[in-house]
Amino acid sequence: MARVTIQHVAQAAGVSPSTVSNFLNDRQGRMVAATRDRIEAAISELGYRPNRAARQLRNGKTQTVGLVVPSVGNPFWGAFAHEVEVAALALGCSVLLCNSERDPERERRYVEELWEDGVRSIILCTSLPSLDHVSHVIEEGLRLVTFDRPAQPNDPQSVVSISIDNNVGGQVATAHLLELGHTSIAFVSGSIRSVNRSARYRGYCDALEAAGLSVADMPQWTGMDASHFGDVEAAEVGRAAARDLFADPKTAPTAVVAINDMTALGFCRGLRDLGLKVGRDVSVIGFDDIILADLYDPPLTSVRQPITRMAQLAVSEAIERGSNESTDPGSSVLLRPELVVRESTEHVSSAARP
Amino acid sequence: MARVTIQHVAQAAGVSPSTVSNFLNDRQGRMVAATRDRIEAAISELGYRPNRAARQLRNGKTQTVGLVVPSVGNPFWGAFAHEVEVAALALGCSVLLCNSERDPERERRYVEELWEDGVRSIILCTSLPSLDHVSHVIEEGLRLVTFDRPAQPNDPQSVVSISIDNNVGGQVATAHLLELGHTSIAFVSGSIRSVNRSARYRGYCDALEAAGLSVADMPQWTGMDASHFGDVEAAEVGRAAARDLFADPKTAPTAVVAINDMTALGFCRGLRDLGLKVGRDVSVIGFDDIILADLYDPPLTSVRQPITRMAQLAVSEAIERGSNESTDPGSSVLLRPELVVRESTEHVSSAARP
DNA sequence: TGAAATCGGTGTAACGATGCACTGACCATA
DNA sequence: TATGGTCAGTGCATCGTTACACCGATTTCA
Repeated sequence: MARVTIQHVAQAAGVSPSTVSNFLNDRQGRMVAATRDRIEAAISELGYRPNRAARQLRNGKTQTVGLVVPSVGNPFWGAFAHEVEVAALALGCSVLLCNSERDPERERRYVEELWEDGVRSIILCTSLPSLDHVSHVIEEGLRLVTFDRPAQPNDPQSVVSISIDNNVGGQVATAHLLELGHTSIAFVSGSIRSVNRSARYRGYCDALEAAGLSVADMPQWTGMDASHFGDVEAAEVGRAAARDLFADPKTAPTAVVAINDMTALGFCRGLRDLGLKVGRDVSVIGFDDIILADLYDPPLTSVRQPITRMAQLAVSEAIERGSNESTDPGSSVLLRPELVVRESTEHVSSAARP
Repeated sequence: MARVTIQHVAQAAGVSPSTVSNFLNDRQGRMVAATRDRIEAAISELGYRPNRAARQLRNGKTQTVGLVVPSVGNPFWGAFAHEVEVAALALGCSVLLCNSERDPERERRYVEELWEDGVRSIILCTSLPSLDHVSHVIEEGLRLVTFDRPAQPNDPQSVVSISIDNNVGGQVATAHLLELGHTSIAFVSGSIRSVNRSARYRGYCDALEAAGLSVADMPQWTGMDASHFGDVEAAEVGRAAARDLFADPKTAPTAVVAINDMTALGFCRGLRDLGLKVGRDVSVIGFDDIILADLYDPPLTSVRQPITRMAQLAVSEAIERGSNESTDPGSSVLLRPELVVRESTEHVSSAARP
C-alpha cells in the first residue's frame, strides 16, 4: 500500500505531473474539459491525497490554523476551541492547539514555532495590551486574529480582532445589579492586567458612576494582583475572594461582578463555605455564559459571549484572508454581549442592607 | 531574515550537511568531539531549527502526536487535552487535536488523515468495543494508545490502553450508595454502547447483586438509547433523565449513578427543576471528578480519574514507543479509580423511603 | 608486511509537489 | 506568407533533510 503520488495520477490520466498540479491549484482554465475530467477520474479512482509535507516544503505554507488559548482546561476555552475546530473543518483546515497558560513568553514561543512550521494564520487568545512580543512575526506576514481582545490603537494594521464589547458587558452586568437595588457591588478578578479584563472593570466603574456611586466606596478585593493564578485556577480566585471579602462584615458586598463564570462559580462555592446563599444573600454575576452556568444551583446570571459565531468569524478571518494575500484590510469585530438573567442575582434583601 | 538551513550550519562549522544531519540524529558516535562542539556552537549561534516539513517529507514521520477526543467542549476532555499537551511538550512534541464527536466515521477519517500526514502516534479516546475501523492503519505501523477504553480481547497486539478500571468504578460508586442505605438506585447514561460505559454499568449491576438486590427491580431510564446525544449534550441527558424518572412516583429512585459528571450535573439541574434537593432528597454520584464537581452546590460525589497521571502515561507510551520501533510490547494500564465523597450523596432519608 | 577492519566524514539521490519558463500547434491578422 | 498571439500542456529546478554508499587515512592483526 505505497503512497499514491501526483505522478501516479498523472500517469493514469495520461498527462504530466505539472498538469495535475495545475488542476489541483485552481489553474483549471489552463486545460481542456476532457483533460480535467480524466484527471478528476484518476484522482478519485486512485484515492489520491496530496502530501502535506511536500506541499509545505515547496511553498512554505500549511493548511493549518494555529489556535493559542490560555488553557483548554478551562471550560470556556475548551468550548471555544471546539467551535473553532468545527468552523475550520468546514473550511477544510485543521487546527493546531496550544495552551499559553497566559504566559507571554509561551505565547511568543508558540507563535514563533507555528510560524516556522509554516502556519500562516493564528488565532491568538491573548489579552496582553501590547502585541510587541509577536510583532516581528506579524511583520513577516503572519495573519493574526486576536480573540477576546479588542483592537488596540497601536496594533499592527493587519491584525484583526474578534471580541465582545467588554466595556458594555461590564456596564450591563453592573447595571443589572444596580436595578436590583444593590449599592455595594464588588468586582472580583484575578490579575487584571489584560485588555478585556480592564475593559470589563471600566464598564463596571462607568455603570457605578452613572448611578451616582463611587467606585472607591465599593468593597475592594486586594487579592486581585495575585498573578500566579492561571486560567485553570480561576475558580480558586473566586473562592479566595469570597473568603476575604466576607472576613470583615464591613467590607462585605451584597453583590459581585466576577470576571468570568469560572471565577463566579468559585465565588459561589466560597459563599457556600461561609454558609451564605447565592441569590438570596449575595447576588453573583459572571461572564461568558459557559454551559455550566445554566447547570449550576442556582443557575448563574451571566454576560454571554456568542462563541459559535465568534469562532466562525475568527476562523474565516484567519483562513480566508490568509488565502488571498491581498489588500483586504480585514475587519475587526466588536460584538454586543447579551445579558442572560438567571437566579444567582436577586433583589437586594432587606436583611443584607446596612 | 531568511531561514537558517542545515547548509548554513554546515558551512559555519566547516563540515558537510551530512555530518550535521548525523549530529542531529544522534549518530554522534560517528564524529570526533571537536567536530561535535563546532556543530553545536554553529547551531546555537545561528539559531538553527530543523525544518519539520522537509524532515517529514524525507522520512515520512512527524514529531507530532495526534489526540482524538470526543469533544473538548466537554470539560473532562478539555482538561485531559490540556494535560496531554503539557506532557507532550515536556517530551518535545506537539499535539494535534481532533474532536470526533464520538462518531466512528469521523474517528476513522481523523486517524487516517493523521496517519497520512505522517503522524505515527495517536492517542484515541474512543470507546467503541471494536477497533476494526482503524485496524488497517494499525497494521501499517500506527502506534495507537486508547484512552478510557480498557484493552479488549481481540484488539491488535500493538495497541496500548490507558484507563481506569471502570467496572471497579461502577462498583465503588454503587457500593457507596448502598452503604448509605439506598435500595432504589438508577443508572443514568446516554448511549451505553461504549466499552467503558458498559463496564461502569456492569460494575453497578455487580454491586447491586452482591448486595442481594436485583437490577431488574431498579428504576430504569429508557431514554438511554438516544444516540444523538454527543459529549457536549451530556448535561442534557442528565436533565432529561431526571424529568423522566420522577414523572412517575413509582419509578422515582432515591439515588442515581450517572455515567459522568456532566450528566450528573445535568441530572442535579433536572432535580432542581422538580423542586427536589440533591443530597437530601436524592443522592447523585458522578464519574471523572472534573473541577466543577467540587465547585457545585452541593459539591458532587464522584469517582475520580487521575487524568494528569493518565495523560503522562498515554503520552509516554505514544511517544517513547513510537521512537524505538522495537519489539517492546508496551504495557496497558488499568488504574484504580478513587471515590471522592462530597455532599451530593447522603443517607437515604426516612421521608423518601417507601 | 600486507590485507582487512575501523574511523571520521562526504557526495548524492531521493522524498512529493510546485510554478516558471518554455514548446508546439493552431489561428488570426496584415 | 510572414508575424505574432493564444492555447494546452510539459520540463526542470527547487524546497531542506536524510541515509546509503562510498572514500581516504589510520589502526589492527595474522
